[in-house]
Amino acid sequence: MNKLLVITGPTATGKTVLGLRLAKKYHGEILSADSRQVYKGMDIGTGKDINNFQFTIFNFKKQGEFTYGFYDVGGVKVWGLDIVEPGYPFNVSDYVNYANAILGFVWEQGKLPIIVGGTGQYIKELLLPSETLHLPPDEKLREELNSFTVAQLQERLQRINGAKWEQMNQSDRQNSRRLIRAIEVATAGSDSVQSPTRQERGPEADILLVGLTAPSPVLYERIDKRVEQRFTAGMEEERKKLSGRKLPNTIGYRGETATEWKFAEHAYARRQMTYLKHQLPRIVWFDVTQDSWSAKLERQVGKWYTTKTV
RNA sequence: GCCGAGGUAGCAGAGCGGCCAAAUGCACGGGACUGUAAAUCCCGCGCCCGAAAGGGCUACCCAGGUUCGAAUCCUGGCCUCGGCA
Repeated sequence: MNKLLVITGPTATGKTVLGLRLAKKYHGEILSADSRQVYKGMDIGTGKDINNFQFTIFNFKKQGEFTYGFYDVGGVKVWGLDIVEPGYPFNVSDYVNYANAILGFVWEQGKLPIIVGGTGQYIKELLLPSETLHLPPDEKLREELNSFTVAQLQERLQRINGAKWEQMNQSDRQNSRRLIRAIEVATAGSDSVQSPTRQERGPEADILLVGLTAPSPVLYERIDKRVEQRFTAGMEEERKKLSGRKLPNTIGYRGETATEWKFAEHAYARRQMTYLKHQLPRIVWFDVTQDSWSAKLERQVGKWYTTKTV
């Protein structure tokens, strides 16, 4: 049975370094799971620090506006980066399609795919796809709904799908983004024969999920240091280069000061932990401030890697 | 030394006699998440008891005072900032 290793955790815990090391050790290829590093040109601010490595476009499969290619990082192939232009509304569904293509390709070569990234939703949906994952947005409907107040959205949803409304929790009921999607799903479901959902199963594989974490104070310190480095690495220039272009709403690209950026990133790390802990409970966690965490981790990975599964 | 402004929760900053344990923002803690996820949204945030409703205690620089009642008014002190010397 094919194997798939997943390395996740909040930002600034050293996922990339670990991924590269394990890729070398196990003859693997890395597949990034990062919702912002998929954008071309957003490099310094997203921590895509591979400017000196070569990017090779690999057109083994043509699909719309995606660029399939990899960076060669010291002999290790890294996929999942620079897929689209910043104006493209890349989303989970796109990621799952892209990732499945890469996984198949890597396995075909008899190599080990290693997913590395902190976008919990991308990993979760790849592994455990939900029914409406591939139900596309209805731009016209969204445009109309965008001018609605939360109360109006609530009313509309209650009218067209009361059951869905009942299921929603207090927080989602105040979340216009969620309300709009719920209305969108309900609308599609009612006027098409069957919802155009393409049910998908997660990859057939022996999967090991490891998570890297650290106590908040340590994490915050690391984040702060990274933000400082990004400014000295030329973040201002990158911002200037991208100014005027349509960018995805991203920390660090909204003109924040260093302090604002740090705080936003702290909160982001917290959200990541909450998501990963609860949505992907199978993760085996390693605190990178503990002694010999990496030896323990490698032992675990080694054991998993050599265990035959049918 | 004189004149003016001011000292409020971790920070910034409202309040200017009762409705104030004190708006709001930030920070911080917890949570949600079925195609925007580095996004979006919810809850908490003086201390103690309680599941909650609620109750108790200590509070708005310090010390006095006025008042049924003071973060809010008065007096003195200490400190900070701006202007003049």
